[in-house]
Amino acid sequence: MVLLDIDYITRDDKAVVRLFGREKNDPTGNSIIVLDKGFKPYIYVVPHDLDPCREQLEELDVLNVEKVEMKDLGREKEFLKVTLKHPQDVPKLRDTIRDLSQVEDIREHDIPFYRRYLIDKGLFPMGEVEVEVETASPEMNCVSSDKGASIVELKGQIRPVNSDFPELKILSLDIEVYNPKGMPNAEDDPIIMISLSSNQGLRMVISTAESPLDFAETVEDEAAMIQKFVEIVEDENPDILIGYNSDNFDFPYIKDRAAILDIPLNLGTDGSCLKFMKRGFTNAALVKGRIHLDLYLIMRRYLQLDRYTLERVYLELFGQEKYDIPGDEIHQYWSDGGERLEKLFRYSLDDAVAVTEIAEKMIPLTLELTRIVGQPFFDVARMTTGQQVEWYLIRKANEQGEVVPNKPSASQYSNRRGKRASGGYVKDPVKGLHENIVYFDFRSLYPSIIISKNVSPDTLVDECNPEKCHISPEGGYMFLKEPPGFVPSIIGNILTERVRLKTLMKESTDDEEKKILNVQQEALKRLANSMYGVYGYSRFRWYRLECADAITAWGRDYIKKTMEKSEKFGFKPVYADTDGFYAVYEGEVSD
DNA sequence: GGGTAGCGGGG
DNA sequence: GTGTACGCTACCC
Repeated sequence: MVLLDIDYITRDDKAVVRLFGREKNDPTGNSIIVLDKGFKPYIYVVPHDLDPCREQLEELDVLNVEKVEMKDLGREKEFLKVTLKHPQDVPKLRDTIRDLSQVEDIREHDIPFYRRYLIDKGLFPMGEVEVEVETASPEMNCVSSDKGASIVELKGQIRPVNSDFPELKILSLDIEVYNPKGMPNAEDDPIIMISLSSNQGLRMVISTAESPLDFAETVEDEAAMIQKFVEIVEDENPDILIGYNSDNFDFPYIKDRAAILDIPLNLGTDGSCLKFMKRGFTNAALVKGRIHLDLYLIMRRYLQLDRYTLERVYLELFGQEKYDIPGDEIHQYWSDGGERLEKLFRYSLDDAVAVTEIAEKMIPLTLELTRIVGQPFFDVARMTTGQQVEWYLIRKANEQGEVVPNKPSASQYSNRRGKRASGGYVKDPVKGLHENIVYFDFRSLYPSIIISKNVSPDTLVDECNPEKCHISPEGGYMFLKEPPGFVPSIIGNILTERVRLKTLMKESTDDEEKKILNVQQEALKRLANSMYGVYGYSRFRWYRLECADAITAWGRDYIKKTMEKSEKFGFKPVYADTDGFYAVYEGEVSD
């Protein structure tokens, strides 16, 4: 099956992992939920003295304490792996454990249970998994509707299978709200239209208003509108539900109105209701078994624009103006009826269709990142690139037997926040209109420096024989030449894989295959380029200002030396920034 | 200059 | 849920 999402529930005080999937490569395939009772939460403990520490830990209410050999920034160390009864025991017990006299530190105590599962089992969301299962016992079946997923229990192996991109069924939605007083308020202002658009041809506007338009679906009242919406989601059974700013507008609004009208919103494949997760100060709307994607977040990440309205984004991607009704006029179009109402119907559907079109263009990259980072699509779509890098590194660390560094404490974080790595070299532009301009740039300057100078927290040393070290031109930071550091070796693998994909892309004669390979190599490039950031951003586990500083120091050195060299060949640099410079050719100059 | 409050998208 | 955004600008003192 295709693994769409994952979470866990508690049954008999025990955690049961739920894998949400769909029958492989068949968008009309059935939804499946696989239950796995066999996975236990654990953390690592750094002991002062192994045996006394073990004794202290065994007195606690835990399942098991076991000695393990793991690496900590490249150095072999002995840890105690403490297995707990329930994921929620981790936050409950971790302070107690950390405060034990024989405990030096605790590690990997903040890795969500389902993420730990994916990493340990080597599973990749949106990839295919093979499972040995049997029909689940009835008490595990929490589906309220006969349209929901079939539920099975894992009885044996679960393993990843290499496969192509899954074919996904997507359904976009957009609501219109009656809003005579400006921004609508869910307590007073009803939903007047719910528009839906799928990548399989569905186009529909559910409304209480009558309309001769063929995509209009007229219902009795607002309650029926929401009910019809739930029915269509069940019938269409999409893998991905998409909206624009739907985390913070459409879904919260639908939820509030459904609560007022007393309509159950069981949109999940397990029959569960729409839920919200607090993520900082904003929400993420969650539909179990489907992936809710808020395109607004994606567009902010991938486009560099002054504004991110749906209209602006559509124009940027497709070069076409979208017909727009200003928000504060919607209630008038609604009340006017006739031609104006028809325009509102068209506008509403247009928005949903635009969301589908944008999604089809934007989903491949996020899909690819999901399959590299190895965390749920829902999560990856809401992560910053820095977080994507971090979870990728956490998975890699695990593969290499490395214990992951802790997140910074509040005080470490505020300490780091004031500091900043020095930047790239910038030469102010020479004023004027320049002709015969040439541009020089370094391909992937920072990733190249990380690899060639082996810049990594585990290779950074205080003192070292200069022959065995790379020493940065400013700051004099020293990095061992051998062995390859954790981050450099990973970037190395990424770049090697990228070269392989680019070669395949050039050799390929199939346009569709070329496109997919291109998305894949772009995703790897993004990841490699953002890897430098982990060293300089205060919240990161592999934060090391010395590394960030050393990288930019080498960067400035390379670009300045290249500019000097270019002058010997008759070029006059007029502007430079970080990894490239512009120069005017002024003819042969001898030195 | 240093520090903080407020904002984005959505109707 | 093994959780609490983010990066920028406007404006204040």
